[in-house]
Amino acid sequence: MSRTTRKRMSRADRETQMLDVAEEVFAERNFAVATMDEIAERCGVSKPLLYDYFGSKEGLLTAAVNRARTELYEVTTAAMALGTEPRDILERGLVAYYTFATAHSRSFAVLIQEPMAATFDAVESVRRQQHGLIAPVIAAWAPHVEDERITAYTELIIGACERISLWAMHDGISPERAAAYTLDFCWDGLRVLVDPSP
Amino acid sequence: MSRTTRKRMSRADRETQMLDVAEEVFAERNFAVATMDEIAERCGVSKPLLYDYFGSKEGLLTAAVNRARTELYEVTTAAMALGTEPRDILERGLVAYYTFATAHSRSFAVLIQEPMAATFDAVESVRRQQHGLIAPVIAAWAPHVEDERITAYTELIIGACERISLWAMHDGISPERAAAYTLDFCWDGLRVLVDPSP
DNA sequence: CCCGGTAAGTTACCCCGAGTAAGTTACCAA
DNA sequence: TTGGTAACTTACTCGGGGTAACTTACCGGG
Repeated sequence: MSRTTRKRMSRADRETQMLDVAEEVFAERNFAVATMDEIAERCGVSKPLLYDYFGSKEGLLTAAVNRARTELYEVTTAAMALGTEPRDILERGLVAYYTFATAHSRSFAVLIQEPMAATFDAVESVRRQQHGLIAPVIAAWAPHVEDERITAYTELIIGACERISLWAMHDGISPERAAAYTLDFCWDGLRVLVDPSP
Repeated sequence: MSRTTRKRMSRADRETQMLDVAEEVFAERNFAVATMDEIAERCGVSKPLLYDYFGSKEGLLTAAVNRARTELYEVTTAAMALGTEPRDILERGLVAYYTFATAHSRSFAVLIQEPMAATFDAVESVRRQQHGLIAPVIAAWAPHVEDERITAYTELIIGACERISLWAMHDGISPERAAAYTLDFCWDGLRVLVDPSP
């Protein structure tokens, strides 16, 4: 309780702590409603210190988004690296993605649910990263296909994943199930459901 | 210039004018940065009148989103009603959707780019509407498939469409092209690109 | 024709939360 | 032990969302 026990922290530690708290607060309230005063208070710190570290409220959000983005990217990259053939690579990526989404729902909410202009650049760069991850896989295995189609398909997959992850989290669908549906859809499409002919 | 020429307006006319202006302002700035004072000024009206009509800034956004949602829904429903078999119905829906997106980019931006908690309910209800539009089509043509899979596929398509529409608008892809890519992907999936076997 | 009721609109204000200027305290190195 | 600096606080300003209380145009009935 005593203020005397609160030790000063190194810049790096303080930053991590602040990002943790910010992630939490932005996820449970939302960006517009969250206040810097509350975040500061939960850190046990005064508001100007937040500004010293992140410059602005937007800056703080952006930093939080960027951190979450990096984690997500590393996790999916690592998972995909273990795969060998395209369907398998895709599946591993999807499972990793949805697993991250359910496990780190706070960070993920910050990533997906706040595409307001504030974070828009950061969120778009998440997508560019994902694009850079998916497009080469498709391109490598389908060399005769034009770039624009590859881009379109990649964007489709990204949008689909974002949407499914929200659905899965909301309805309590497991990452594996979500990944299975996504994979089936992306691989075979609707025809196999609707049209039994070859 | 003279204030004397400015006539009073009927409630309904004022409301449409305000929604038009709001849509414009929210699209060109973004929700967080847009001010009620500016919207009021552009309407040639004082701020409290806005509050009389919409209650709050969020209320105004929500009203704008709801109006845009209704338009989008009507346009896609009408288009799909003209189709006969599933692939055709899907295609008509997609073309209508992307056409609306490019033609009414302002309204559409309000619909898609502002999924902050403020509008979250409104945006989710757009999706529920779309869900109610797509799921039955799939279900009708694939009666043996379980509900959960239908739901998953529907959500996938919704997410994919949102993403592709942003890409198409950004890169100047025509609605028809965007629809064609989406349709190909949703219908046949990736296998046909990657795996030439039956 | 004018008058009273109400729909349409305004002025002048409050208050909260983002952002800041200037100062203070703990810690370490010489 | 002291000087330098990194970590931190107090005490503000200011803009924009929101509101209370008031004013003005318009219209239907006596």
